[in-house]
Amino acid sequence: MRATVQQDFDRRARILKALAHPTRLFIVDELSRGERCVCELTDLVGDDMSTVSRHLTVLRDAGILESEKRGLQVWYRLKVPCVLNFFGCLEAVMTSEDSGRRSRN
Amino acid sequence: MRATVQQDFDRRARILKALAHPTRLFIVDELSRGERCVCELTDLVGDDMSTVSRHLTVLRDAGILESEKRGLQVWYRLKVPCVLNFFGCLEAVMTSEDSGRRSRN
DNA sequence: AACATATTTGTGTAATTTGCCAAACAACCA
DNA sequence: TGGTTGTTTGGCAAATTACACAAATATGTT
Repeated sequence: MRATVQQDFDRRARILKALAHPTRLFIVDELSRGERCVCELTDLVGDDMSTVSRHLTVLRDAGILESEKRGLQVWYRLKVPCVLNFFGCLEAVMTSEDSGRRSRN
Repeated sequence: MRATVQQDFDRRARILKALAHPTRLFIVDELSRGERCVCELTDLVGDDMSTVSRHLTVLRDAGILESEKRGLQVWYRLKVPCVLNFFGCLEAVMTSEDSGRRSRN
């Protein structure tokens, strides 16, 4: 793994890691239907607001979301909607289930 | 987040987490060009073979790879190639760079 | 059987992530 | 100004993950 190539994989991994949490996937899914403020997402998720805020920060830092403050509230939205395309493939992985573990021979 | 829905997001997150590591992304990329045995991947990655083997186990347990033992070697291959489609979107996230951090107002 | 090669597994340590509470901030209202 | 609401941040304990080394396993060779 050459140095420059390594960096590429590092950056890609960082983005995937941001997505790789159930609550954050839920948030992304929810935002696919439009902007939401932190308080709305907090209600839907059911965790402490500070926790939800941190999840949102992770997603925004990864470049997946963007935010805008309007009055008291901060509104989050999807910045790169193509991440929604991942869901179909995740479904496929889950469906293809079992097997895979050292077959044949 | 209702219980059944939670489980869905848990499973999806588990798959993404398996991908969310630079070495494992490298492995997936390498396998996109065909089957490889652990020893080949170990050479390419440059980590201890035990480490590479563990990465492969993570990917296989997630349902992304499958393996087959032939003689002394174990060969791994992509089981669900659609994960390769993720790369394009990851590129898009990286390109759309900066901004996103609390704009306007 | 003894030995070599390829892979996996046990185990310990270090590093990272998660999630809560409390405290700090920011914007609005009275 | 002081109070209220919405959000972020500091700090900490628990849980998880990463990785190296050594030991165990499996297969093939002599």
